[in-house]
Amino acid sequence: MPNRSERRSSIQSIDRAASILKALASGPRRLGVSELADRLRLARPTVHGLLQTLQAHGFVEQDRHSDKYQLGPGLLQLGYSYLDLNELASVRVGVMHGDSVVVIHHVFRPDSAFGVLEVGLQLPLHASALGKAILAFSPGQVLDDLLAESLPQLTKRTLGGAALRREVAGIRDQGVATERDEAVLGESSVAGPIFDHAGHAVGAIGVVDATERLFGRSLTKGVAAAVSEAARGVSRELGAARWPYAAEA
Amino acid sequence: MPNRSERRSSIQSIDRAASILKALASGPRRLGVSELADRLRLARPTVHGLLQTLQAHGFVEQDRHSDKYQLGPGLLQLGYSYLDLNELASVRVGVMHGDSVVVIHHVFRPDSAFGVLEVGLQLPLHASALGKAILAFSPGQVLDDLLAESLPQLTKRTLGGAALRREVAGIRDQGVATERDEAVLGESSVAGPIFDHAGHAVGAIGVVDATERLFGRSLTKGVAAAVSEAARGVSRELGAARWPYAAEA
DNA sequence: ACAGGAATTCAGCAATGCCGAATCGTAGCG
DNA sequence: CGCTACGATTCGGCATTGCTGAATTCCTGT
Repeated sequence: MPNRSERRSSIQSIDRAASILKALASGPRRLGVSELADRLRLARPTVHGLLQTLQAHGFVEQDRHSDKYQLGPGLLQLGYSYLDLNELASVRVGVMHGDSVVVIHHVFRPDSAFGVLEVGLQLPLHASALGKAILAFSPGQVLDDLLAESLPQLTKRTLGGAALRREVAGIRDQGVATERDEAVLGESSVAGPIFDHAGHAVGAIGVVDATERLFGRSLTKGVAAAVSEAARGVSRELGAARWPYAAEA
Repeated sequence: MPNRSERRSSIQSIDRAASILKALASGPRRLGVSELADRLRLARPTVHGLLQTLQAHGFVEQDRHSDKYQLGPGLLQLGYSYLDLNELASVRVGVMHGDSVVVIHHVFRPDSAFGVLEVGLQLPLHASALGKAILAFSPGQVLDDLLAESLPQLTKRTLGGAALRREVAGIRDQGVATERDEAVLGESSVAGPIFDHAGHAVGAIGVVDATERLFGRSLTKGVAAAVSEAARGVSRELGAARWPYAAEA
């Protein structure tokens, strides 16, 4: 990426506004002007002016009772726009059930090839991104038990036992699982594990789409980032302290 | 809210950055520097500088192939932080099933009083925010059929037929439904309808919490805004052109 | 009623953001 | 392959804007 001139590399007020938003997104979620000024080492009128402008756009709001500032609903709208932007054909949430993943939540769009409600659908653990994401962060015995039986080969790209072990190990490192044409030719998926407060992988969240749209030449960064963020967010809702959790032995 | 001095009421660069984000959140989701400059009536180097700073924070990203800019994953994180901020005890998604609403999706947190998985739970249409949100945007016959039978009075605050009609009419105006101590004393809920591409209310999304936390002296703005945004977002995923849709006769 | 602390306002200053001009990079066409 | 056109990016100078110290306002606790 080309570099800006030495003198200035970014716009200071945008940097400061972003710092305010990020400060409000972590740690104590409501902060006063002076607290923010201390944390960011800025003058209080500076922080106040930035907050007023952010508030005008709905990015922060001020709690009437305590005068403290917090993140505002305008961010949610932008966040959702970001998801919509990626035109994800189908978002699925699944939980492990025997040798399968059961879809418990499904958001779909009518113009997509995947326009049928899929809650209840069972997907193979070894041939779906949801399944691999769960396997990667489950006790090792779960994978051992699965591999004790022969894995159905659904397409020419379906992974065998040894290949599945290697891939699951890789997923532990990067957090996001992919599946490309392994269950149905022309259909692929990406998913991230969902952890509970004890750090157990209780499910996974991911997307499914036509292979050429999801991968093209390579997996688009936006999709992987979106899946990671979604998995992180749901895990946080469930009390997970971090994402991803390292798997138990 | 106190007014800034006449001279300046907000910080121009923050305003401009917000305009860029909002432009990218609506209409064509990927825009080039020149397109944004035209839309916002700014100089191209101005837009370029703002985009570079937004990109450094993950709020926008540049598509490698087309050089166009789009919203970035950092916004999703802030959006999720916003949801987390409100410490929503329990987010539920439900669909109508006879005289009930069936919870088909449930996000909960372990430290909450509502820490039990509720998928499959059936709630009364007349005494839940999910139910009222769906009723408000369903064909009138649905409400008529419901009122043809006597409504179980679950608490002293459970609405009767006439009161329910009035309240449902009010929900059509404002979009968001509330239920306060009407099914279980001490427990209340807020919800918004989910529309599909044809404008049908196919479900609702909302939160449930202790009455004193949800309402306090009055319903906190943040919760109503969050519910609206969530309902709007899910509806968009399902192809709804706007939110809320006016109900059919 | 008073003190203390935090938020907000004000006004002056200079640092920063802005933009016209120029350059670079790439795609399309002959 | 060379040329043209168009959009993105860089550069440098200028003045507008963002910033901040001081002051004021507001609110809470004693």
